[in-house]
Amino acid sequence: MGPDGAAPPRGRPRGGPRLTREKVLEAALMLVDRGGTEALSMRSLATELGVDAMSLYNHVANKDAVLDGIAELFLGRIDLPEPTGHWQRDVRALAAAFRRTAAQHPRAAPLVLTRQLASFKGLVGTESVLGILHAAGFPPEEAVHALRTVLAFLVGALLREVSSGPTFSGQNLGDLVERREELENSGLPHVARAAPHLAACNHEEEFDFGMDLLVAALEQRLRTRKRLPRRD
Amino acid sequence: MGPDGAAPPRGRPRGGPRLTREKVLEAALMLVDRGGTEALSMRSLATELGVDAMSLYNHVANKDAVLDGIAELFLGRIDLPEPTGHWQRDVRALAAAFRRTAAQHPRAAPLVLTRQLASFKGLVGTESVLGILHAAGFPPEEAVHALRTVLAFLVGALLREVSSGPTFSGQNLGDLVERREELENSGLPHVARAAPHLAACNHEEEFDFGMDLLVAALEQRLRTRKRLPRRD
DNA sequence: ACCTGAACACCGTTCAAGT
DNA sequence: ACCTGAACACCGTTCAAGT
Repeated sequence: MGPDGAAPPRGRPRGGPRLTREKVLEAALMLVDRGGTEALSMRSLATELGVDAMSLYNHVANKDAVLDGIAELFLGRIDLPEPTGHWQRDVRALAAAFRRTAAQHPRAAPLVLTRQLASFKGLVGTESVLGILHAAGFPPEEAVHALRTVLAFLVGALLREVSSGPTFSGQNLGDLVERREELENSGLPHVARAAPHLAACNHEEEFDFGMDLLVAALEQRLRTRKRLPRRD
Repeated sequence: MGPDGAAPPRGRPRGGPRLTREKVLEAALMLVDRGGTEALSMRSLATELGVDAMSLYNHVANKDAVLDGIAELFLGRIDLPEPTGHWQRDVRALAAAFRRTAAQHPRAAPLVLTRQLASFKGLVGTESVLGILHAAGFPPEEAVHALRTVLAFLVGALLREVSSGPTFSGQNLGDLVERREELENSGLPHVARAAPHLAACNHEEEFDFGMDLLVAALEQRLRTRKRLPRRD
């Protein structure tokens, strides 16, 4: 789909550095990686590419298309691990791969986590998960439910990881512990008691906890499903 | 905390309609509810309130503070259900309450789901969950892990629900089913087979599936935890 | 076919001035 | 103490013009 035929430059056959949709998006991702979404404007992007702002519109429809393109680039950067046949491990490995890319592009990650893309790129990850769950014994409908549940967790977890970014990591939480007695007096006894655990947040540990929980639940579901048809 | 003393108007004692932080934020939420985040600007907000744009800065620090304020308002609108003592039901009820508010303010919801707030408002929900999990038998540390896992799922699930809003609900997914043979040929056989289930998305059903999964997993964890200390 | 520059209709925010 | 208007330094995008 789409006008992606991208004929090679015809004028100068040798070393044409010409502007390209690809180049525009790569530069855009770099700008976001460097300075966050707010550092990306059509004008800053043009400057980065040494070109007039309006030239960009020959390769992308508008700024929104640039943001979609960054998300697509992000998805392409995820290298999907080869399934091993052990579905629990495979699901976890896939989630970990997504997470790794988010760690490499923390400021671009919200673009992928927040917008819904019509891209085919997103489907290859979907394909992989569905394949794994199918091999595990989940029928298609339940596999889709499981996929969506894991994806929802992934989105929420990664969004938390990347947006507590380098700016103020757990700063307000740090205050929390110190105000402990204040919390107890304001009717928040459980928050007060859990304050040390609320103040600390080891992202990897939290991520693993959640994935453990989900995988365990899926496993349990699979067991009861296998038992039923046999009609013991 | 904060300069919220808010002395009553002194000039005209009677019926002063004066601008207020509260009024500014209410108007801001209304604008977002009506036209989405992009309809909110300091200037449109001022116009809505029949005032010069600069007057707003007497009540809020800047636009970012307005967005935080909207999120706070949102949190305040959630009416937390009274715990019944049945923790599975209580956790679910709490999540459902959050979800209900998101349904009432679909365009404002991303503000709450996306930014991390330093507000005390967020803590009362936390308190509630921790209380429920404590009563269920979870020690504080594990309760915090569980809270974060459920919250991550909640964020991801609601983000999907609200951003596939009235604009193009499942439109690209609709195409999916029709391209079935195309999908099979492009190496996406599992996507092809699950296409009808991928194309449809009953948000409530998906939400319940995920919550069921999480609650079941927590229950299982609680059981093994209870068995262990007894050292059978 | 691709790039350019001026121009339009917006932004958030500062600052000096009003009352 | 609160509100105002002009002004600054930005935006995304259209359009007519260049080559």
